[in-house]
Amino acid sequence: MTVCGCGDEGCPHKLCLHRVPMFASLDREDLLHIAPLIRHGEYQKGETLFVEENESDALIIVNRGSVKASKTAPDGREQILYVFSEGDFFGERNLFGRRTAAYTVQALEPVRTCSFTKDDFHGLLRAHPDIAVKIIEALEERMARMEDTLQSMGVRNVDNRISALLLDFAGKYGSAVPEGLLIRLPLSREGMANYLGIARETVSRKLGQLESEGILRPLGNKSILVLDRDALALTAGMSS
Amino acid sequence: MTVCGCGDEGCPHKLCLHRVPMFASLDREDLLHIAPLIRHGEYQKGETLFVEENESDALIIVNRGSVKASKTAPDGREQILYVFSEGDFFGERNLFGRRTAAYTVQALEPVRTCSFTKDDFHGLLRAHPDIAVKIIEALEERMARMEDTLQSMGVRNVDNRISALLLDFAGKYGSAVPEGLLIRLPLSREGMANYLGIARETVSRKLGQLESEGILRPLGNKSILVLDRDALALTAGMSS
DNA sequence: CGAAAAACTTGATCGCAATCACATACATTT
DNA sequence: AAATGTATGTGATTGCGATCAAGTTTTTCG
Repeated sequence: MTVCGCGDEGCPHKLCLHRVPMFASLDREDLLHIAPLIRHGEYQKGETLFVEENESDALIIVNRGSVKASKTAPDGREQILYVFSEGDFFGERNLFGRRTAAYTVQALEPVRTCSFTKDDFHGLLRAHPDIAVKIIEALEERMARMEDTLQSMGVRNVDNRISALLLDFAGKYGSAVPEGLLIRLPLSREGMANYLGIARETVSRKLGQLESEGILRPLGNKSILVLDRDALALTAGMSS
Repeated sequence: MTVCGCGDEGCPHKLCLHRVPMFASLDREDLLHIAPLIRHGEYQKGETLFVEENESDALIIVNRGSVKASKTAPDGREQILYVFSEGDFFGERNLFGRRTAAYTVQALEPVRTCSFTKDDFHGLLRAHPDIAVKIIEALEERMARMEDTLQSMGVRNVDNRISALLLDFAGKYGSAVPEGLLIRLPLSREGMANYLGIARETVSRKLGQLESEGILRPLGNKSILVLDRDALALTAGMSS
């Protein structure tokens, strides 16, 4: 039997504790102690997990599905900061210092979550200081990605950035098929635009361009087949 | 006598341990244990503390002065990611997982640093788990700033971003004078441009524009006098 | 399966900021 | 204080990507 919060055999949440690097240093017995603290959540596509500026005091771990974290400017423009999927966590900021959420989190597809309250999690940290180090490692990883993104936005042109985004998605949401690499896009064209800080129309145009170059082929709006990964990597590089 | 690594009365490094939130939870005795582990560094303006891609295994705390952390693209363009000043630390990523630096760090003025080796710091973490929580708090703070920056680059125009940068500098490097608010700029025009991801000429032009609107007055190249902070905040807002 | 809604594509035009080119001001050194 | 090198300011031009405006496809839902 796998350690899980619900105590149920065949429980859909069984991966919750095992998938997360945060708890990697804990043994089976520790996990059994933690399991009862876990709250479970389930959200439909489009549902909001929490809203920018609102108070929140939960650490949330994505157990299944993916979510986007975004900020909305007064003029209504959305900037997507992160796409979190299985194993990622968020809301941790509200457990350390701040009390209001820095961004809005919405489900991009049906999502299942595990969460801890602030008090429970701080108790956990006291009992298992190693977890803090794991969190630092995860935050450093996330920060390194942010730094890459920031550099992209600062010095690279739009072609570079779209290709880089596709390669990024390829790593997380791609699978090898005979014709090439099939990416199940977590974001719509508009989502990609709001992630890259460019216009929706520009995403369309640039994808069309990559298609006409034979580098990829859109499969409906939710998937893209990459035919020439090397060419894509070249475009993502630093040509311009 | 203040606790310090050099054992010397009137030591210039005396603030090293006291200024840093990371060690805030430690008492005098703990600090006495830590002090001997500290290495001191001193750098002239323009000197490099460490270079992107190079190996490094030191946690470095800025004790005096300020430094910039930047990435350089293959085409030579520089993107400045952070300006660190007194009390800030960096290089921590090399202590957790990664082994190569993610960015180059250079002194913007004469700088004094305190640092720990990887091994010493991990020993410190084991002895004082609270330090890990302080680090998490500092990283979350930094991450929140990064997220704001990313949003700025994504959704705001250049006028917004320059004004926001000046307000940011005002908080860290500004002092009240009779005429208004005097900012000692840590970065040159080119530095500001590379921080905002825009052209050097554009920074000049926009500052000229703000001057002609009576909002600020450049004092040489290293200082700016803000005459109308409210107007500046308005420009930084979300007008366009 | 079919209709409505949502998401996307494509074209035309516009505008902001990049780039190029050069003049000027500043700072550092001796 | 003069001289040299570096940083900054300003004008002219270009071009990329935003915006506006329809049309088209995909998806969703009854």
